[in-house]
Amino acid sequence: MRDLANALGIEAASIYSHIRSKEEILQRVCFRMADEFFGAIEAVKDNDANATEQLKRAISAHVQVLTRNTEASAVFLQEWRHLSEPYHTEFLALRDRYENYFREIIRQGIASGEFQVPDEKFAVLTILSGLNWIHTWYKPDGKMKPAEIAENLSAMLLNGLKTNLN
Amino acid sequence: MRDLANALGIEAASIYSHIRSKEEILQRVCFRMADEFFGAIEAVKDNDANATEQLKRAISAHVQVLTRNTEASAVFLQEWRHLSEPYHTEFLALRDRYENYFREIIRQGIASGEFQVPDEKFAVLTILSGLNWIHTWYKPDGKMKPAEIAENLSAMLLNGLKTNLN
DNA sequence: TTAATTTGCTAACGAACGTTAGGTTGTTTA
DNA sequence: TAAACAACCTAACGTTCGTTAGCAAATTAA
Repeated sequence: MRDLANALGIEAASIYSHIRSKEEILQRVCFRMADEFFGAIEAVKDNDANATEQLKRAISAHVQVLTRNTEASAVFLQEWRHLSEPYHTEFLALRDRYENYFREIIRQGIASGEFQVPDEKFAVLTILSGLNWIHTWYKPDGKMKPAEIAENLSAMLLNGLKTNLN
Repeated sequence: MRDLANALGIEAASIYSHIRSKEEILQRVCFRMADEFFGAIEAVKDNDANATEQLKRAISAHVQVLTRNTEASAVFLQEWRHLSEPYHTEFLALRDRYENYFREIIRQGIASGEFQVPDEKFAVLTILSGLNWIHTWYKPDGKMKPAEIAENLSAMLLNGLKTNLN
């Protein structure tokens, strides 16, 4: 709280005019970021598109949220485990729901023959790992723009590293 | 320190017969895990193998270390940023060195025509994201064994999700 | 213009934290 | 068998932490 107050240019005690507790800050960051992610992925949801296109859109939506909110993303991804109950359990439920968006896309891809994955849950976790690792290295003034990141990640996850001989 | 002491069944003050400081525990975990990773990847290094085979081996080696040391891995991956100087800088240098192993494999794959990636650094970061996310969900008594995890991750990263029409 | 509200201040506070010091007990070594 | 050493204990300690209380100043609303 003293570090935060220093960054804000006020005293730590003054922060309590605006919030109830330190825990409330964490709750707000985590649940607001969750809302951002859900909002973004709902916005690109198109059941008429094929699974490949849907995955690309979902990846792009996720990348946009991460790269628009780099600091909140870091807090969201690294500090959620410090949430106290019942928020901790609520948060995990939201995470499961969000993972299900991706899971459903994978299922559709398998059903339509577009995708071939040995384990769909594993595939989702790996997709999300690639997405949620971005915050560890992404810099707004870095070489790669968010759209390029989404494109590269989609290409890598869909096509793999191996040169396609077609 | 009190939580750790509780888990050990001794008093917190007693821990100081065995270590110098809390920071030393973090240093030991981080640098020993780094040694484990380096040792494992050196052991599978085979410059005569093609890039695909080398990547598979590197992935497998990494997964073995992670899954053999689930708690230390969690500390290593989540708490290294709390290292104080000069250990923090040392640690980043080790991380860079480790990433270079993978980067070299990717370069070889591009040079030999086996791989087609738009950005090699991005490719390495994505590979490592898939690897280092494992600790968030892996359970020793879980459905998927370490060898299967390595296999699935290799397949997914090399071949991608898309069904190969060959 | 005055009252109400908001925002920030100082000065704590109780709790938690990492760690030290001195002593006791148990183990090992000579 | 006694001395040396290791490991653990209790009892702190100074520091850091999140937060409260009371007050002043600034801002907003009536």
